[in-house]
Amino acid sequence: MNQIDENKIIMKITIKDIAKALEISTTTVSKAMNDYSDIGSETKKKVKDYAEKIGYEPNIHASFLRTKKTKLIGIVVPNLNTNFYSELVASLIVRITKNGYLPIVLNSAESEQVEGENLERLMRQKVDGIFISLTKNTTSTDYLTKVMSSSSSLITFSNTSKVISCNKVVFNDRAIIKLVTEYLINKGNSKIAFIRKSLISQNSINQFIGFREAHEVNKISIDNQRIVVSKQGTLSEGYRIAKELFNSGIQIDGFISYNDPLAHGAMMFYKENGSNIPNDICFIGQENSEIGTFFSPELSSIKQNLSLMAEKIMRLFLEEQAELKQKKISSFKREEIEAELIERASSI
Amino acid sequence: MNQIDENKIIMKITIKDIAKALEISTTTVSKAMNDYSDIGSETKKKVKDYAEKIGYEPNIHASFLRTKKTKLIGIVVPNLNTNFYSELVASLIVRITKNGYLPIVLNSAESEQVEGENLERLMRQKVDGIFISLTKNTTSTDYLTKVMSSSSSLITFSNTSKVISCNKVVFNDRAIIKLVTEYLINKGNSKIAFIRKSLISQNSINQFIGFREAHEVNKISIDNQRIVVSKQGTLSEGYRIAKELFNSGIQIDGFISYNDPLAHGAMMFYKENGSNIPNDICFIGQENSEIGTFFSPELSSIKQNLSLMAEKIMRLFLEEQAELKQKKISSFKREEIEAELIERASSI
DNA sequence: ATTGTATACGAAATCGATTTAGTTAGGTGT
DNA sequence: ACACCTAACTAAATCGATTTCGTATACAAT
Repeated sequence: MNQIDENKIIMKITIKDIAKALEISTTTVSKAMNDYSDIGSETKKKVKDYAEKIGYEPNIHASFLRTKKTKLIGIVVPNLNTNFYSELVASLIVRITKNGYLPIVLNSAESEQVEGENLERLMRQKVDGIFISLTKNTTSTDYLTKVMSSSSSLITFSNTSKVISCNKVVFNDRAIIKLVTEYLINKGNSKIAFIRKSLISQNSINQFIGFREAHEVNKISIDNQRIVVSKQGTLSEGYRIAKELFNSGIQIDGFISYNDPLAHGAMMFYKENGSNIPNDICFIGQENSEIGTFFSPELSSIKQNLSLMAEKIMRLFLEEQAELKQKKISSFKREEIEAELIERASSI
Repeated sequence: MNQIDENKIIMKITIKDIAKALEISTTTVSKAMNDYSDIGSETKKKVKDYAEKIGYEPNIHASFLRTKKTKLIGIVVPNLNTNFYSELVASLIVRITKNGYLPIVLNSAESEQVEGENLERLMRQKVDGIFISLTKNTTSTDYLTKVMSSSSSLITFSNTSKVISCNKVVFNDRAIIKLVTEYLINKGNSKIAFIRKSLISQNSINQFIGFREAHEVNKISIDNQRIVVSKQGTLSEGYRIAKELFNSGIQIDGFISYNDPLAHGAMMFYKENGSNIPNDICFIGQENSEIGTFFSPELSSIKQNLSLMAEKIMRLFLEEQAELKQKKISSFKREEIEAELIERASSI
């Protein structure tokens, strides 16, 4: 075995190898693999069979030079270390890989600056698409507009921006919170505490609008002392918030928070203080996590269909890619996914 | 402005543009950017300054063709949707991006088959490195050996394989469980239940060896009825397991599980049944999650330093890359990270 | 016989970098 | 004046695909 043969073994298989073996040109091989119409069907079969046989796999980086497609998708989330986002990301990963793409996952850790750096990294890598949910602090849209003028197609999801015009996939935050609030009001509970994530994130703003609308429709005024912003969103913070409300003499008969641990923490406090749940106070969380179902009373929770959201995001992206190929210019789309209330003992 | 100028704006900047503007060859530009020794220092400065000025960024995919480096790292975890792995992955992402790499994150969803597909995807993408923690069901090492003969350098972490010889970063599973078990034994508790993740994952095997050693050293026999394998690892499963032990008349005075929810669920059951904790039964979880600290009694837990593990993995990878550049052949390394027991009311 | 028209294929240019193998100009030593 | 370095630079090949522009053959239509 000579030197050339030895190298052959280590070297990856390229279209050249196929061309040589089949005594045709590399052009024909490439066209056959990509189903060009000017290649005969027997030739196509011969090429594909042989490629399969010797385990040929096209080199993505080489094709990029001409096609400008990387088959890479960037995912940017505000905080990967939450059940909500880790589950959503896992769901996205499945769809992305199923469709022959690969996901570059980045975490902004709730920092607008890191978020910007992440977007720059993804543009530099020339990913085909960027799926992003904004941090709760993001105000500037500079990076997003930069992405839109880049070659990566942008889809914002879950927490997006009102200002910018782009593809969006969101939950019906306004409607579901309005519904849930009215549900409590109709039960006769009008002193409802509302724990929100931030004052500037679109997601949180929409939820609050729903909360306000429910009050307006029913001609009930909102006491701002019952509106609390919680950054952490932990069990202990829920407990602390409840304690502070109680110690400040602010009475409540309903409690809606942006996740389950907060509601649970608060519920713990009121239970310890002898409140009867749900008779004295109704509790409703969000994200429908396992913790909610275990302790007594079980926690009602708003359940977002993460899998459906992932599905919609991916479909939107694939549609856009298809349209791009046909050089159609399409307008931005906005998909809204319905969340639902899972009623449990804490609010019945 | 003519057609060519208009295109210029859209077209990305390449070394050609720099070469033309500075009236030097593309060779010189490339070498200057990569600090070759045969380029004068003034030329280097001129090139770099101009590149900076016009916002030139090298095209990674083009360089790949010659350098075979993608600046991409694949991360494969058995289950992204757990606090343990989502936090570890987040920690890895920070290190990876800080060092100029980008992470492709894949989730095996505890399926050996998906794990194999994930590894194939990453090899096809020609990532520079693959960081993988195996699923609890993985028995075959075929894919891993395939990776080792590929161009991606492999680092296994957290749950690795005993059979294969490769880079490993693991926790001191055997030692910490031995320590914790002896700690219970020394308190006079000898009927300890042990809830393990699987019978075949190395991680779980090591923990069980520690458990066994602690018993052997203290000349206590293990009752296999108290050894339970739990797939789910949820609160409700912990509760169910405790109930089954109790209903089967199997007495316990200690409980060690591979995560916190299991211990918590079990603790719930025994509390409901009037057991005094920790006097009658001591509970120790793992992963030191927030849930452990909130409910009463607070749960003792083994805390693994995820950030340190991420740091070691990344360092190992960078060292290997450096050695690869110098064509040194280095042996495989094994790093062990010490976990510690966080003592709380459930075991004092 | 000539023109026209699919059909099936290939040579060569190209994408944007890196790398090899020179080349040129200037300095050194004898 | 000669061979001999050295430093600084470059033309051209290369990586592995895609794409443009042709060409050859066969067959039908005029």
